[in-house]
Amino acid sequence: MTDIRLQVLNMDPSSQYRLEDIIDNVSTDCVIFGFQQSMLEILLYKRALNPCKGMWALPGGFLNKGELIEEAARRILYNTTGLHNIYLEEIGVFDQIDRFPEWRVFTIGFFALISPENDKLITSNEYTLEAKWFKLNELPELAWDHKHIVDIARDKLKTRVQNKPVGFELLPNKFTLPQLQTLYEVILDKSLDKRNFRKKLINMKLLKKLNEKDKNNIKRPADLYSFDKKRYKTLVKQGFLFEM
Amino acid sequence: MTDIRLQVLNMDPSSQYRLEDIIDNVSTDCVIFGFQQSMLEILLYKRALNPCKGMWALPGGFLNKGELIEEAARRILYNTTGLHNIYLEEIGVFDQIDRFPEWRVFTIGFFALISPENDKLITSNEYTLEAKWFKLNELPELAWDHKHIVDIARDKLKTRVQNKPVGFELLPNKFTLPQLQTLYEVILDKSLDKRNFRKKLINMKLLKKLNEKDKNNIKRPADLYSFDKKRYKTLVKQGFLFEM
DNA sequence: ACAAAAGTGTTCAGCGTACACCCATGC
DNA sequence: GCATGGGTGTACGCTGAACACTTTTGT
Repeated sequence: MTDIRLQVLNMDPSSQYRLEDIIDNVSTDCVIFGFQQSMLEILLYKRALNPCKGMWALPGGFLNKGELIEEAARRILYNTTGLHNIYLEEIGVFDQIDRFPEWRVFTIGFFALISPENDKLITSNEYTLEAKWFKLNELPELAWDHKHIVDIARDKLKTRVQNKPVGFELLPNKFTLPQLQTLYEVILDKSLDKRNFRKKLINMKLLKKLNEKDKNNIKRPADLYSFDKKRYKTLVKQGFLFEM
Repeated sequence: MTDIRLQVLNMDPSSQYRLEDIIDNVSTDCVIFGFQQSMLEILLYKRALNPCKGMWALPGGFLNKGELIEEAARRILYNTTGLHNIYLEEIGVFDQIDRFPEWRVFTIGFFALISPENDKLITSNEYTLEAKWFKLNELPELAWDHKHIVDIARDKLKTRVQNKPVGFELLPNKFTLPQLQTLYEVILDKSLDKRNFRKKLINMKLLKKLNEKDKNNIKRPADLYSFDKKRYKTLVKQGFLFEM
């Protein structure tokens, strides 16, 4: 059994898996969301090595021994994207018997939210050939059950943005209200009334209006805001519940 | 390594674990909630076998090979309580390195909701000495990280009853509005206004008023209601969101 | 008849929702 | 000066919250 596993993992000469270092039936996979050109997209990597060599897949991998699941997710995220301190949320365990055909592997799914400012992405490394952003309705065929994980992540993101201000993680530190509104419209998949949206957000007192305008826009420059994380934390301690 | 595991699992002569049948690093543990005498309680079992022989613990155990996690949770629930078709919800993975001291075991936590009508509980079997309901603030010392799992389950239950009508799972098929209100008050840990509570529930049109009264009560008999599951499903399809 | 818990309506404030026009800029 | 997207206020209806008395039963 162990032989089969080693053989599969090290099918390619450049593979460096050592069975004594990893927990070979527990992995993590991460759906990385980004918001580009008013579209919600996910970051996929084309696998350089077997299994599933050449297929698009979520960044993922086996746990190391002595490593917590979230630590593994962050390590893998760092190794693939080069980014630290990203917003990460567990979405559940995926345990279908044949999801990994060679042997039974449980994977813990996560979603990550990254802002356009985190643009120094690693586009390939020893494990990957290429990285690319894909619109959610234009996904390529994915390895294993990764399409299923993406679907669940998409749903969790939709419910999460409604009770926790995580949408800001997908925007630059300085953003405009029209940007924020478009983000919500895309994630919730419905259009929102401009005046009501602004009124609600401003009444929450979670946004700091900056004395700057967004010059990138072609037409009338929009006011820039930033999310007041400290204030959010104080409000939460006082029993405040974010709702959208 | 395998030897150590076998030794620990079969420390007692009556143990019947066979390493070739189980996945020895993945288990499930289940927090069983019940609502008795206006109190929220959980059902614990005193372990008959090592490890943690003699300690109170959640019903749990290792996955069998070829078994889904939820299947394992239901199998174990059936073996300990004798109950089928219980409401079950996954609450997450517990992965602390030393939560199971002998080797690394990941457990997937669940909570189960059972009604007072399901009273044919198994109070002991080959794995357990005794079963007992405990009020949440009077828990004994628990095995492993089970106290932590209970705390998380308690939190999830609190958030869940606010957006899904699962509270009814803790009541008999026929229940009174005062019972339902007390249930919510206990789970949410706050008192509710009687008139507003009744108005809200009745307006939701999810309750069928029966032509019966609760005769068990000492004073004025209360009207009995039942939860209309079919109607709930139709409403959900039409976009209805349960909220309390 | 009295104690105990069940049942019932109204008022008010705040929030979500619907809705239309002026403003700042680039071209 | 015109096209484009940014920014603003008001009126209405619904829902959550506060609040007190009557009814039904057992003893």
